[in-house]
Amino acid sequence: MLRPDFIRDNKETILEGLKKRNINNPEILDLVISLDSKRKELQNESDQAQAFINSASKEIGALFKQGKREEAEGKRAAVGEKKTRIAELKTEAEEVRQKLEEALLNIPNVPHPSVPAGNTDEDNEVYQDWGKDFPKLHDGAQPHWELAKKYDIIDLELGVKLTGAGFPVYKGKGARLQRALISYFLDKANDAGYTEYIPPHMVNEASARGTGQLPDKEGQMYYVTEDDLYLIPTAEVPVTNIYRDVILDEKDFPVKMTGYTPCFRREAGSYGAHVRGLNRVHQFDKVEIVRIEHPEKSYAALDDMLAHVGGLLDELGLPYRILRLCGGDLGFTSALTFDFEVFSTAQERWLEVSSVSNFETFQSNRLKLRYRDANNKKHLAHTLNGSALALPRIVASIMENFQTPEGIVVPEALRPYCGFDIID
RNA sequence: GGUGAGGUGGGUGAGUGGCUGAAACCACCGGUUUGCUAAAUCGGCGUACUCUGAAAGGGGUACCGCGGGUUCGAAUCCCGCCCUCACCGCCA
Repeated sequence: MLRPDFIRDNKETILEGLKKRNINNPEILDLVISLDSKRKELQNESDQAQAFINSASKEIGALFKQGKREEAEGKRAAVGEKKTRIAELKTEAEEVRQKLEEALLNIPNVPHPSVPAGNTDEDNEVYQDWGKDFPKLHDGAQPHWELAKKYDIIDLELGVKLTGAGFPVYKGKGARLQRALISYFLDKANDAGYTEYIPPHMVNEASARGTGQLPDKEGQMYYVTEDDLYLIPTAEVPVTNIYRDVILDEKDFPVKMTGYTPCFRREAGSYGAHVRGLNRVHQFDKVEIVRIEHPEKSYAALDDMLAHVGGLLDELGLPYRILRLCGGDLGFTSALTFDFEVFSTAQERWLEVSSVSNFETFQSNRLKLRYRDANNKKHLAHTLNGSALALPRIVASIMENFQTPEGIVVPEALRPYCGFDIID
């Protein structure tokens, strides 16, 4: 969420930025500015009326003690009038506040200058290409959902029996590979200086609002009505909210956190060939990295995160490319996002395995996550996060790219974690 | 699930209608003093919104779990909700 003051001071820049997202309704910015002015006006009048009541009340107390009843009664009447007026102002202010909130919720983050204009994923910029040959597969190579059956390591039908579509069951070496990847990713994050957390897998409404899942995206999350809790769609939600309502010192930067959690997504309305097998599921495992940074350092941090994620894929030996998302494809809350896609040779398509973003102050404004500078002034911090990495598509591409007639060869880096080097 | 106790500033904890944005202590920051450290001593030390000012700063309002009510006036009285802790029951 952008701040009204920021909108007031940077209207033209914001409009330019929003054009890249194909949003061209300048009137919403003016609406915010005028509602915010109205809000201030109402608050001023209300505060002044309250100030009158406060001082009058003290006088009334004194007058009663002195036995000046009549004078006191007169003041009491005056206080009564002000109270009526305050009630009116409060009602009006609440209406204005709601309208303002609604308008602000409809304004996405301002894209970073480097974000290319564009409408769809077709317009994303290839930031770093694979540039080498893709693996050559043997005759009879299969997509991962076939391999899953062949080697009996992932059972999608069993998931349907237990829960429903999109809840895979990992079995035997499939389960062990899953566990190995989680440990491997966490170890790498720890080595890179990220503090590991195991957060709750459900969050309350305040947390869901803090990172921007609510309002608006409630359809994406599983909701436990009985207890008013949401199953997390990503570790980003609980981990970032650790710093909700926190004021940091400059010396606390950088804050680097990592966490593994299962992620739950309803993915309502997405079915079809592209979501086969592990390509899109309702529950999956992911290791997330989250950073809280000084505004001047956040883009260097983003680069560092790209290098970290790229390093994981290099070590696994998976062919990948990095995309800089265009304005139309950029998430609502993000200023700049890079997607990592791994090439799945048997499917002959790129699969998104990581999304690394700088939210600048868009989340921290919601979270009330600030820091104090050397002059003791408070400013919003920058938040960033990235998948490092999301498992299912990594598993799919390992299966597909490293299949041989003898079995699926486990990448070198994972072998110490798996305890086996081939799935056959 | 049952019963009981309680939610006050970074922490402990006073405070039962006006003099309390809130004592005291601890922690923290700054000064003084002291071979160093420690101690002592003095001062400072919340957040949000807002007005004013070039700035430093100054003014107003709100906030003692959350929401509502009573009252000229509420941390203090009333109602609802949430949460925490303890014990019992159940249980990984």
